[in-house]
Amino acid sequence: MREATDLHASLCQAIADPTRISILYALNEKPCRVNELVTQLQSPQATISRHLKILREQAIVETHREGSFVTYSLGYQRIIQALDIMRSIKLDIVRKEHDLIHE
Amino acid sequence: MREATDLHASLCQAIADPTRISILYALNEKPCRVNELVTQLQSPQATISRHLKILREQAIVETHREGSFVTYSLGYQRIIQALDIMRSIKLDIVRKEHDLIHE
DNA sequence: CTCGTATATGTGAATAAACGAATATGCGAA
DNA sequence: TTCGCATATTCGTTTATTCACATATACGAG
Repeated sequence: MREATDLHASLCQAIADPTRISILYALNEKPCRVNELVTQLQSPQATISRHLKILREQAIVETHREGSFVTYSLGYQRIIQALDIMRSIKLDIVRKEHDLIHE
Repeated sequence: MREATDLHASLCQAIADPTRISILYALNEKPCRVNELVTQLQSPQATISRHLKILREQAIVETHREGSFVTYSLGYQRIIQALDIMRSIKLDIVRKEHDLIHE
């Protein structure tokens, strides 16, 4: 099952970046144009576009063109569930470390 | 929230590798010694140890020493839930691509 | 202590990811 | 067509990641 696991990992890899995580959470609030993401995340437009491309290639996000605007939206809402689980785990870990230090 | 997102991403990064995904699923079946993982995943011992170190640093796995043996186990079972969600998403994506080609 | 097994790590090479800056494309308006 | 805005891509560089190989450490047996 090496092959399936590689595919699995490629999806995980695609969400393993702080900018892309922020994009996904923003899109979870509502579909956004590239511009909105740029101002919301305060990153250069080229950076946002590059990260969007990676998400597009993994088919995690969908695009919809209207004139010169491109609106991005989540292709699979449950990617947010996965991210939320990870975030809660990380929170537990950080809390545990904190408790150990202040015990 | 840049900082929190970075932590979030570091956890995602830790599971974004095929070998580490295989290790996590193996540990989900039962706690394993390094040796068992080596034979089960058919990777060099140094490789396995390296990946275990990454998982350890992120506190995703726990270790228990008995003599010269070290048994690894999952620190947070719900990491598997997150992985399962991603796997199901990837499956959907692959199926959709397949359907498009053979339509 | 010495030996053998189990596990961990250092090092260097190969590969991949990320970024900034510049440039290119796509599209509507005039 | 030309201009200007929205978005995408290329290039060169820097930084991370991964691996194989060798070596190091930790521990129990004897």
